[in-house]
Amino acid sequence: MKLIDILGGTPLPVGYRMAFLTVFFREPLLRRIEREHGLVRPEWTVLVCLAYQNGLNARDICEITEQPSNSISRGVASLLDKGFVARRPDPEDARRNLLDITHAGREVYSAAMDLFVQAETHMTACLSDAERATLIGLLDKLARDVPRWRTMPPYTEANDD
Amino acid sequence: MKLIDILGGTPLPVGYRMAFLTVFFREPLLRRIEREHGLVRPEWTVLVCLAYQNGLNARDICEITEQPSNSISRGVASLLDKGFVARRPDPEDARRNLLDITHAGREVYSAAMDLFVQAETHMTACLSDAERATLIGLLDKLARDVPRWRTMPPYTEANDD
DNA sequence: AATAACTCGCTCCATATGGAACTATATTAT
DNA sequence: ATAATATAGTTCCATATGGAGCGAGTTATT
Repeated sequence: MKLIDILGGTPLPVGYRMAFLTVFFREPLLRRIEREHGLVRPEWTVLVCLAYQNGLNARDICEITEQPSNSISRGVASLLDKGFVARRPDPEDARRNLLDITHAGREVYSAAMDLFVQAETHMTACLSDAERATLIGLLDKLARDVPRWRTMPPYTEANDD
Repeated sequence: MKLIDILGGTPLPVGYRMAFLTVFFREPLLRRIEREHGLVRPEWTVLVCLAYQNGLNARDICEITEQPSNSISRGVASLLDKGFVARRPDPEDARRNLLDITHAGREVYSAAMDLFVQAETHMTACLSDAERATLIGLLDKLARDVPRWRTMPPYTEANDD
């Protein structure tokens, strides 16, 4: 028996399928990126943020990714070592450092992201263009609604233990 | 800026949204289940499998969940301690032990699973019944196709590093 | 301007995780 | 039958992770 055999019987038809797909989609590629490019998870997290927008500071990246500050701190430190990001003081606040992805950093980011893009192409190859568009629309609707339900029960709760 | 603001710009319209949703759906509840019921992740993994089918052995659970055997071993050991599963030797093979969820185990499983069910209800509340059915159909199609693409590039690759 | 309160980002520490090796049992080959 | 090989499940160890707290710098209060 495999995980996939339980799909039909789960009381979480959406959540279970999404979690199942996410695990098989992401985890092997994160491992491969670590193996081939030497980027561990917190480094990848930082790099994705800076590839999207340069000049963020560590705190920004914490808030964007909802990661603890020590993980981001470690990610930034090792990316600095490797020359994939550069750090400069924020002229407006000496506590902060502004971070930029370097050319080398963008190269490795692109190579790694390309793996994900290939994977997405394969993953959605079983859908027609119309189905893919429908799926993206529905997922988008769900994703944009996250801020509503993430602060409701069972995510926040009057403690009853 | 938040993660959600990047949704529109990602080159992974499906994978990114699913990963985003999965993180917000699962992680807070796994933490809550740990806090309120004392079940850590490997324990939850084992309990889910046994709630679905009793009489599995540890190796079965490893294969179902694709988890390393030491994690499952730890999960089983602590569930035995807590009286949430019972272990009996497999009469056909003295190396194996058959595992069963206990009554207490099923109680805690049900209480915890109920949180996920509530969460799924809230998460999909922004969809019509028809949209929800469409989404489940599309996710099911993707999920059942995982065995095809998980053994293709970029998941398996001629090494080029 | 002095103090309190806050924020940034780092280090310390306790726990979680996965790979590898190990023990015991089972299977296969000669 | 005996030896080689394979499997179930555990322990050991190195690394990954997150919470808490710290020091430097900033903002708010008086």
